[in-house]
Amino acid sequence: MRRINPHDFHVATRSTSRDINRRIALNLIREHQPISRADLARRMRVTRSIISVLVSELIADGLICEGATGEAARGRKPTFLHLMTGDKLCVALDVRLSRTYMMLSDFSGRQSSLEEFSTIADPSTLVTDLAHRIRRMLESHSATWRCEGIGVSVPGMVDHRTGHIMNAPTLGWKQVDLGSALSKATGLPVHIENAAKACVLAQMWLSGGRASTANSFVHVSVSDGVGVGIVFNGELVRGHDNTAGEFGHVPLNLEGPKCMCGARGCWEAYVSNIATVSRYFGRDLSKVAPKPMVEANGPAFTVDDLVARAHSGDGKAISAVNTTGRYLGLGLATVINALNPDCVFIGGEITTAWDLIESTVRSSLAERTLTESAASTPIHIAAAVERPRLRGAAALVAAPTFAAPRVA
Amino acid sequence: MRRINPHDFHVATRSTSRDINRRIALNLIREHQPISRADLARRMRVTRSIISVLVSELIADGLICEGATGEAARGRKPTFLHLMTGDKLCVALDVRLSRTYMMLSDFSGRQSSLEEFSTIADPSTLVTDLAHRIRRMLESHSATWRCEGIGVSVPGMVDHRTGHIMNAPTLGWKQVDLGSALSKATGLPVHIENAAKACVLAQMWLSGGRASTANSFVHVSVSDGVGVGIVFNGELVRGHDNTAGEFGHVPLNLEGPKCMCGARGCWEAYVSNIATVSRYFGRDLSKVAPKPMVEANGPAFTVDDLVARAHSGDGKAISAVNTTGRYLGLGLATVINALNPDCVFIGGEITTAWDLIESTVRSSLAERTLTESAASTPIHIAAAVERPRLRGAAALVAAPTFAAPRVA
DNA sequence: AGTATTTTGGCCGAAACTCGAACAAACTCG
DNA sequence: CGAGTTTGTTCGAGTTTCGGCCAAAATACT
Repeated sequence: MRRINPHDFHVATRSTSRDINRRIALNLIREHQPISRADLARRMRVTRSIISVLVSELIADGLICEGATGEAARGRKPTFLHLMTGDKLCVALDVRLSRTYMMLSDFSGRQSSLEEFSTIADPSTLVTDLAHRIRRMLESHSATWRCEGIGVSVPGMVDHRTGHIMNAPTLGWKQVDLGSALSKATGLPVHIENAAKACVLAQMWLSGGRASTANSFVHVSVSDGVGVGIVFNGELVRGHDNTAGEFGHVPLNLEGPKCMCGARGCWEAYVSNIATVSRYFGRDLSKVAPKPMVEANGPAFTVDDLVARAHSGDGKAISAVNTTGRYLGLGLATVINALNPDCVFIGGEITTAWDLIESTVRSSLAERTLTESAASTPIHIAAAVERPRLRGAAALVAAPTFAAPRVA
Repeated sequence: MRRINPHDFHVATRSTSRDINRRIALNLIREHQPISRADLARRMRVTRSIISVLVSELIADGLICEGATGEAARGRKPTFLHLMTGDKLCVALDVRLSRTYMMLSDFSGRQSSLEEFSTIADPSTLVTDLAHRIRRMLESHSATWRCEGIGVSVPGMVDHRTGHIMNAPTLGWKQVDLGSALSKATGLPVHIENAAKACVLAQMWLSGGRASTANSFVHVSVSDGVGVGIVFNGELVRGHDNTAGEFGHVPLNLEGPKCMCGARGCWEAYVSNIATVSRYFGRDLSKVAPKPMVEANGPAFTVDDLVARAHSGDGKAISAVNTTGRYLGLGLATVINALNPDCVFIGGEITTAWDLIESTVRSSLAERTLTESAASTPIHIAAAVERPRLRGAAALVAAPTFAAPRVA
């Protein structure tokens, strides 16, 4: 029951019906491949004759291909259809505080190459460096002419349409026009998105994404900050100024510990990586803003180190991680009460300790949810090894190929 | 960029294009009436020939009608098209704790009759009584054959599809099947929805609704409880179990005052009518759950009484109302950070004191929002005299006539 | 071995829709 | 009164879905 926006609508033309049905067919092939034309016709509840035409168009577009002939108990054997997944490639970038990750991937999210290097803080130098690395990666895989675009995941607020980075506090960037700069340097279309929003796109658009049944769900990214990517009716919620999903600064306690944002008692101030590590070192969170910790003269002590200690039985580490779990659950209750999603994904370093904190998260979640079904909302872990941010960056490029045509 | 749900999609047929365009035309006529066929063709960027067909179909369906001929500087004068608004009627019901409101209205939300009576607590007795009153109202306006359905607004969680009321704590109802009971008793289709969600529908679907430009917005209902109706991309966000928008129990302070829900420090415990009145009488909100107040042996002292005192200069009343305004702004920050809506509507008794609290709300909102544009999100008051809940109930019946066809 | 049955994939005319051009009607201006 | 302009309608052309039909391919049965 959607309202037609009288100031931004999309009239149907003579080709609209076919555009819609071709796109539906493409998505069904992606979901159920290998699949025959006849099966496709049954699933779509249309005649095989239409499917014949749609399929030949999709083959001509290079989006699908015919494969082996399948088995059938009786009658003529079907010829299977497959997605031409390896044909279209993209470069995915995940720019983070210390290091940048770069992946060459096909449109299903399968990685064919991965690089990692330290992030250059100055935007214009970074762009030159990135353009050089991208060109080299494409050439070494002879993929220059198959690359459809570049997707970038950034920890901060991004204007998706212009490729403008409005504010990325962890990188120290404000009003950086990364999109057009990188596009000009590489000659490829560039899509930029906030990290939490990118993660949710990965679940939605890429094979292996576990949101195939869920159509409205969220992805909670717990890292240096806390961000939430929201999907409603299969569509990313970006917000009027691209700042939707900023649950990180929702208060748990108005007189709580100071947060980097200036306010007090933000969710982020309880569950961010820095907060968790600070808690382990016994800093009183209620008085000072948490800061990165350095042990002796060695390298920075990370949440990964903390979780390792917890797993090896360090009581203080277990306690610190569990307290984060408790506040994680309380904040999740806010997200779930607000949106009542089909399911929740959680990503970030703390999820490596999920075996230790799951019961704590669930019980504190139940403390503040209103219904039993809300309290038992399925929670899935997006493991770091799956590289959700990188895959999300790839999804930025791949999504337009599979998205529903804009109509009505 | 919407993902096609491979388990719930809508194939285009040969009539889909026309269904879409006819619905767009209907909405444009509603938005810009009176409007000529030629103007319509220009706005839709299609040829006049199609508009001719679409319009004749809409006239045949009784949805629009031809009116006067307009003026033109040169050339043939246009014949204006109007919505046939008065032809389709509905009965809207707003069931509240003490009193029930019943309105006979057309599909644009224009009321033709209004009744008010005390609510009967027992559901089955209520249904019999309502059916009797509805029949009498329809007969006295000779509207029996023009009534397309009944819309009901209820303070509680509702399963919109089945008409089942899952839980309405203020009414003391649990698992009440009001929908089918009322439908059986009246022979009319019945649509039931939560009050906050209904309010947002009124802004979206009815003339006089001020969300014509906004396509993603929220309506915050502050009354006995606090509920939020969320609209994204012109569509109501109901949630996986119809419990989306339950911001009322988002915490402002985990060690805050007790709330009726059992938890502590819920937003609702700070800004609900009961909390505001309790604050005026000096009850310590941090220790006990607020309860309705009775002055001496007289009738209950309401927020309306409190606001009246504030307006007449009572310092304690002004202070109590302002404190509610402060927490209202802090909670609004959570809503805005979460969803970054185009605009916000606020309804409820406290809005009669908006002149007193607006600056407080805005400054405390700015305390916890992350960007200037978020802090300056437009806030509109949905005055009680507009009866947003009743109009929302009417919108429940009217919406399917104007909604976009489900496609792709 | 030969025939019937079943299933797949494709072809063709009918029905439905948009689109462009052409046209009558209605009105203003000189 | 004729030229020019705008509105609303009509008609043929180009697309698209839909139902019926048919050939191809494979199995089951006699």
